[in-house]
Amino acid sequence: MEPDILNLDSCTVQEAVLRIARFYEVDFVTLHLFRGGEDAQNKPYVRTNYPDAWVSHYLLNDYVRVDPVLELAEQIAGPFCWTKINPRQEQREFMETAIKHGVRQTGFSVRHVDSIGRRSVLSFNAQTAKGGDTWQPYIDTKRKELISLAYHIHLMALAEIYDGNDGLPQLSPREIECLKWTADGKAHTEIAIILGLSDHTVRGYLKDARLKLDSVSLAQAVSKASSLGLI
Amino acid sequence: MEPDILNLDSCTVQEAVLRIARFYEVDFVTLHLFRGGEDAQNKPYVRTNYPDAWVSHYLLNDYVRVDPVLELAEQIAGPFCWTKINPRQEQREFMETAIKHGVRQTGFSVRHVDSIGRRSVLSFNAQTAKGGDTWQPYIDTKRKELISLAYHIHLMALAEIYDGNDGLPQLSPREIECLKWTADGKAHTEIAIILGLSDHTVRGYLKDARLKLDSVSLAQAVSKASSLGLI
DNA sequence: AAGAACCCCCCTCATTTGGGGGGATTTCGA
DNA sequence: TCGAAATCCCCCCAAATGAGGGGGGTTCTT
Repeated sequence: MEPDILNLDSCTVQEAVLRIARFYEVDFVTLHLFRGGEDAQNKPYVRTNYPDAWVSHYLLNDYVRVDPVLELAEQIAGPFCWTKINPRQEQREFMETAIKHGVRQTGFSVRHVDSIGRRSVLSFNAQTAKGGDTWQPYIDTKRKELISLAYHIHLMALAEIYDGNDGLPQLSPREIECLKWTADGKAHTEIAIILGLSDHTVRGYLKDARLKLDSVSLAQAVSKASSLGLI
Repeated sequence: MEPDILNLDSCTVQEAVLRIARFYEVDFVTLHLFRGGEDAQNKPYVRTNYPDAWVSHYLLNDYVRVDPVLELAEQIAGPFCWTKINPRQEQREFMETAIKHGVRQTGFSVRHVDSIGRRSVLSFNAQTAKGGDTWQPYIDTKRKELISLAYHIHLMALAEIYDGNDGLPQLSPREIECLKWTADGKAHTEIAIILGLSDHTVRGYLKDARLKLDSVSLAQAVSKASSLGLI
């Protein structure tokens, strides 16, 4: 679905950002990726071609907490034009500062949320909107393409962060099977009968699953696995 | 948010359906509520003022699996006009049959999904669209009202189904607290320290929570509670 | 041909949990 | 003011679990 011409495979996310900016003929493209956990809002993974001065100013001032684009992205499903932003005072100041640092007047963003709640916001920024006064007509026609693009760059960023895999513990099929039955209230002896294994084997699988999930109890392992969508 | 004039409190869902139809000046109003679990698609809770013949025909032929309105409602967030339907052959036949049974030409629906995935679809059906060729302009102006209405009737239907409460096991605050810590890998002795209770007490709470959740193990209880959104 | 990643089985031991009781007090709505 | 529900506490015992070990085997990739 995404433009193959971009050939995003086998390149870094930073490189992808540059190619996307060139392909869509905008000045700046930015990816924010918020991983789950306590640092969800604190330390997003960011790739952008904004001027260095703006990037460092943004990071040093913890603007990720202020940025109205990111705030709005939490509320809107699908691509949206920045004209939809209704800034508070604090955010108005942020936007003025941004302009001073070379950020352009118009933009749009598209958000992607994966199955375990990790969020990407891919933002496009340019001097003038392609599509009239706002980007809306433009992004309406490109809607599916943009959604697909956001999805792909999300996966690319995850692969980069987690060194090729998706950052989830790699449970073996048997481990998953045993965990599912455990979540269903079955004891290892029952699971052994269900799966036709020795109960020692089942306990072994559950132990390995527990260790992979960095858990001290089956209850915690089940909780983690289900919140990670593994079972 | 919803029109207070409807005074939907303290009336049955069936009565609410009639009042809604009168208030919005449409011929027919239908509520489909899909509860979770294995019978999610099989046996929805339905309240409608469609003619009896159509209702029985619909139910007997298991049309809930065919109905293009319900299918589309899975894909669209917010109210949508039935003109957005792009029927397959099977669905075209369904729609012809519907018309023969007195179903009108135009309509719109709004879906609500609650925190544990139970879905309501509230559908409006009339001879002609209020708002021009389609309902779209009309439902755009009524958007928030319709979303709120869908939410309220969803709760009403749940209350009717589950006899006043929302169908979720009623865990006490302490039970929830203990379950959360358990999901976090804490043993009852640790939880007792954290909460400043006797470990006997904590075990008592966890036992009660387990029983309320109809579970045989803490792992199962945690799994259920988290899938029900209770922790 | 070696290593990795599964898959399968076995053992012991201390601790935790499930399942069953029993209470006491407070709070809150009917 | 009665009862129900929540909160807190205690007991026992059998079974399950966690935490450590120890073996094998296949299959696939490198």
